[in-house]
Amino acid sequence: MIVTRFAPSPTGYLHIGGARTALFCWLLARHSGGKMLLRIEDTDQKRNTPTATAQVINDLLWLGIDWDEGPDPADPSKSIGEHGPYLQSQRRDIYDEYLKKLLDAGRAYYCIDTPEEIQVLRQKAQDEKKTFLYPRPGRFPDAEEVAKARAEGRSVTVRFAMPDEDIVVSDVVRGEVKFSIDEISDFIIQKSDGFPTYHFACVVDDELMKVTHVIRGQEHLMNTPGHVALQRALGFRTPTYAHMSVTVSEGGGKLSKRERAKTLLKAIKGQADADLDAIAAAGSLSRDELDSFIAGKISPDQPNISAMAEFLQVHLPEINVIDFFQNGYIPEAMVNFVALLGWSPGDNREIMPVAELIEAFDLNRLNKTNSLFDRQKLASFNTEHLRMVEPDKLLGHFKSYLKVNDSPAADADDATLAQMLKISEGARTLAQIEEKCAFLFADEIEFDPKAVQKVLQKPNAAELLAETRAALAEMESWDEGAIHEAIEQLCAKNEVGMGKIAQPIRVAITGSTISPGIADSLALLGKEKTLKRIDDTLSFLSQSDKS
RNA sequence: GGCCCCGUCGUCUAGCCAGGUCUAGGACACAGGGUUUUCAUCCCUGCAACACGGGUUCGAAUCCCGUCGGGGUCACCA
Repeated sequence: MIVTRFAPSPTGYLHIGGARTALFCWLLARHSGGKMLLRIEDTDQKRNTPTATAQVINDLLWLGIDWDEGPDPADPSKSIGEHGPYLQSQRRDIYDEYLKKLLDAGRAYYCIDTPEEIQVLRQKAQDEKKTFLYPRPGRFPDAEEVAKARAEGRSVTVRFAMPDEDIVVSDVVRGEVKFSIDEISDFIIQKSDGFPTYHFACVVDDELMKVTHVIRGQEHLMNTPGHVALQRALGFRTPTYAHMSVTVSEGGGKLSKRERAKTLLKAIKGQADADLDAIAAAGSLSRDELDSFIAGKISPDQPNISAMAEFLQVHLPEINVIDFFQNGYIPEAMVNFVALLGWSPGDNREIMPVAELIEAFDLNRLNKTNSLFDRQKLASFNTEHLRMVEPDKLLGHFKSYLKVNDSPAADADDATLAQMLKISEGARTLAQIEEKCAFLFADEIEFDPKAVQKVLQKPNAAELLAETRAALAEMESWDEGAIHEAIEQLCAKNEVGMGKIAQPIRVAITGSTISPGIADSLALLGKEKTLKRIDDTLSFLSQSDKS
């Protein structure tokens, strides 16, 4: 049975690259009827954010990615599955046990050099333009020396003694990759704080959790020979590896969260008259913190960055899956689009629902080339999926979108919301739908001067609008069909096109030239409000005539 | 810089492993046209690529070598 695992380090929101890795693991598991596992790699005490595990879980669930073993979504401190716990910070006894085996067998040894001493060696290697290899001592420090070093306050780590042989890594996407032993240093497997490093914890856990397929980013390829050597020393299996290509961003380089900070920084610097105190306040930063951000010394947390961007009204590139959620993308589109970054079904299919993705998925079809994340194509996918998703599900997406954005539309009833969705067919994002229908929830209409000039201040426009008002006022049933019919009759009677009647109404009820179909818009607005807004517009027009 | 990976339209990709069916297919974007009560949507048409140089072969996008270009990695981060 195939067992895959997604093993994020909980440092913040799940970003799009992590989502892609998780998705490929999940697709393989679901395609093959195997298992998907979620493991939290929280062995670095300095970097873990307390809430990050919950965030990662939320983001995965939003995408529709679930797991058979791992933290319980309802309560991440509990586990589902028989190989837990799935938080590495809770597995230290296990790592210690295997570490001892290695130490006893002479396959690992204590290292009592300070980081500073090692830095000197590293610098020397760099000056000589050689790969840095930690010089393994002829005799390993014994217990007494280790105790003495500790007493002196030196940091003590444990290193793995690499075997004296070249290693060939067999990879599903890269083929066989050879590594010379002269290039791989004895690496640290236990840090001075007693925690295992990633390399060690991951090898132990993959064995114990019976993981068969390791799918991860290409950035891990260079680590793999070390992992393989570790597996051999411990008598473990070597899982099947698949090192995926990397998703790069427009600027080149890995798609990373730093990009949002960079964009924000550019925006702040671009505004000569920026009110720095206000910006700092918006981002819940002190003025000093903001200054050091501008000086490039620190980088604020993602939510603070988002808050400042909103304050400045600058659009930040979406990097984290939550960014896409907040900007009105739906998970079906995200999953489909991301799956096609580095994978394809081989025929010309592109727009596919998840079930089809699962059915078609094949690890052997991952490609080797890095790909650029094209937001325009994503938008196009979103348009398609907005059309394809079942109405009930879409309504659910829409409601959570409105809620997270504190939209005035969030309080509307389901029937209204469903209708908004229906009449906004063709929109690219939920944000566009919200915007297009915002007039329904406005207390006061603000006229766009251009729209007024272009449609209302035309000969006969006011007269036609008044006549339309009268006709609408007489209507008994107020629904799309009836309204449409009434407007058509007006057109025929006055011998004008649809635009001559519809546009003035549109401007009257929305203040702009943009809205869903006019009859749909009026039906949803309601008769009373429609008439009121037309009246207001008419009096606005007669006033501006006089002045 | 050392090591590793990669190189097909602007972008995502199919084709490469099993050389001819490739005057290189699809999608997004772009340009032009059409439908439409606005914005979108939708429909049609067009533009556009085998990084370069050597081999091997009757024949190369496909196999080999080199050059150039891009990316990754060189942590007590994962």
